[in-house]
Amino acid sequence: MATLKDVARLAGVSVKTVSNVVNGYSFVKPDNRRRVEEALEATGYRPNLGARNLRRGRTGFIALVLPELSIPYFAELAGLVIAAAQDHEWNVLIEQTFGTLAGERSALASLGPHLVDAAILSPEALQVDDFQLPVPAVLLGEHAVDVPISRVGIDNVAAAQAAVRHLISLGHQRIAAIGAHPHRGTAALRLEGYRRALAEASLPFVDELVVPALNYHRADGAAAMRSLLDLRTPPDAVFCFNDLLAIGAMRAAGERFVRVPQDLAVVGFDNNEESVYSSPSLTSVAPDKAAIAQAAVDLLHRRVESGDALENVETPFSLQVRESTVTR
Amino acid sequence: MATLKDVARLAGVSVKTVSNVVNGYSFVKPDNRRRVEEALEATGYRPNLGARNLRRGRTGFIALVLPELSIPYFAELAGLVIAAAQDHEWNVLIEQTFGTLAGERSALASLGPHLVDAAILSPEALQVDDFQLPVPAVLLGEHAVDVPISRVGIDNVAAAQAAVRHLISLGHQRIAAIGAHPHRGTAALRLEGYRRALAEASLPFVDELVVPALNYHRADGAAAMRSLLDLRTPPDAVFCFNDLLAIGAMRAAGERFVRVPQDLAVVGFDNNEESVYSSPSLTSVAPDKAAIAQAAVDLLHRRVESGDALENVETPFSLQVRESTVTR
DNA sequence: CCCAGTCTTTACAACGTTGGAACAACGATG
DNA sequence: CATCGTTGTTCCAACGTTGTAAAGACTGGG
Repeated sequence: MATLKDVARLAGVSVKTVSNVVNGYSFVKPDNRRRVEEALEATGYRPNLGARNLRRGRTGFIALVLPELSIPYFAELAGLVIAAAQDHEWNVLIEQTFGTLAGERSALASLGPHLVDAAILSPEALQVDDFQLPVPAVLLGEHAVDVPISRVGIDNVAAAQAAVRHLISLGHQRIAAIGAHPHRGTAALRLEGYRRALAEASLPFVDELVVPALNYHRADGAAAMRSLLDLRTPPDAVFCFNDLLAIGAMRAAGERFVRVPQDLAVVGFDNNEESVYSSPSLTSVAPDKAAIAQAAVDLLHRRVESGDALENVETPFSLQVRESTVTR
Repeated sequence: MATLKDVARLAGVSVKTVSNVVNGYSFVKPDNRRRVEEALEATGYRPNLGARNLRRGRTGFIALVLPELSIPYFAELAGLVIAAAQDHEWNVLIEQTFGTLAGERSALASLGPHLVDAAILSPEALQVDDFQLPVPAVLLGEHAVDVPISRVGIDNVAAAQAAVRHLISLGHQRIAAIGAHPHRGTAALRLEGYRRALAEASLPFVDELVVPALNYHRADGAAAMRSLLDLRTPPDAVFCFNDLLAIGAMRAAGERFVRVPQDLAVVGFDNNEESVYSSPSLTSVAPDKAAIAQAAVDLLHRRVESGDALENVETPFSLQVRESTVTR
């Protein structure tokens, strides 16, 4: 593999002149520039990023710490983050935590400043005192109030409220919620949105209609839905804290011959591609994932480059109404 | 951030002795070893991987080049590759090609030997002459015969044949195939399996029942299904070359009030988690993704470490029978 | 023809690490 | 007591790059 030295020898100039050409430094004689460019071409020179970054004190990587790639929301987000990172010549390193505290701690521990320039975190279990990070970081989604870290995400309270308002506007009175979680910040916010929507419509908040989910997988949604259908008076609508829970819930409803949306309206959250093609298709809160990815990466870039202050970016969302709440 | 020099000064030994302790070199006096370890502890030393790799000529990364993370199969696979790579202290760099030749070429071009030690490729459009790779690589899925690269994957012909045999065993006679593709190796192999299964049952191969798909997304499956349903004599079963196509096909069938599996049996390929919870759930060929990821990473590790020869690893698959072919 | 100023190139050092040679200490051997 | 081998440690150089400072080349004005 060719190095600057090889190119310099071939072009008959010093190593530094080649470096100057490679880095677009302006004061290089046209004649030399041409010779260097020819030599670059001839040798097929590619800079050694390790060496460059060692010298520059940068690594050229950012970490993306998320629960699991097999969760569509995170897979889609990861794809967008990778695309956004390319604009800043960053490569993305993905770490999976599987939603456990141990997993998140170990991912954070492996985040030496030598490995990455910055990190994007989607924590689910982390405590405040875990946030002693060696690099600039941005939190996705969760609004951890006391932590001095930037954050990007939607207004979860407003989004959940919009979802439940939609159900209420369709005439539903007994609306369940699936996905309550003791330690998850987003879960608390979405529950709060649910609560507010009920309150403003003067509907009662019924404990038995709020079902917790330890994980947010399809199986958890199905299990939660079964327990709701076992109630003396089952709900006529359900708001799920993510699309996977909703897909599971619709599956469980189908198994009991409960029709969606006639007997049960279902709203999800995340607007996975999967939800557009499910039968019935799923009404869902749609965060602008591309905006989230872009904002997170840009914010980190500003922070690394110019030491900008902490920020809290709110990205837009919309409600995609589909067959799971409205018949065609 | 502490360096070896800092630790050495604190412990009162040379830099190299500290390096020896860090790297588990055996001949260090117990006394010194203890002092060094204390100093390591006190400074919280973490090796600078960039510098170490510069010196060692390794990078500590492998690339995973795939079409798109938003495709569940690749998302799941990526998660498994990341997990498998951890065993060999490798970090995984994901590059998305979006299935285009340009995307694949640019991903490969960015794969300098300085960036990664090895690469795992899932190409869809690459030609033989593109495979001038600067690092050891392994191909997933596609069996490109003339290319001197290792390969890991299932027997696509046998797997497709098993899927279609299943449909035939249920009494279906007019079986369509969705996903033919002019340049995709796997597509050709799956089509061959389809052809063989028909032949061994003495069923005719009908051109109009083989529908191409340029991409393998849900929308493509839906479009293909619609064209099949428009035929004078629509099929009574369809074999889709991946689960997304199948999901799209089932959606399109539902929109025309064609019942699955009563009017139309559907088989997919990949066994995405999504397919377990769809309504109806989808019968699918299930490659052992964990085995694929593990085999690919292990193979690369052997090759990088000991320069092992090229290999062709065949991983197992099974057919998961669900509601889209058999009523409960 | 010299000097100041501008443009262009170069030598050197450094980033943090590790392989290898060299060196030091020490007990054992002849 | 000289020699040797073993064990433990240090010094030096190098990986490929870039910032700095200094040197060199050229221009135009006096």
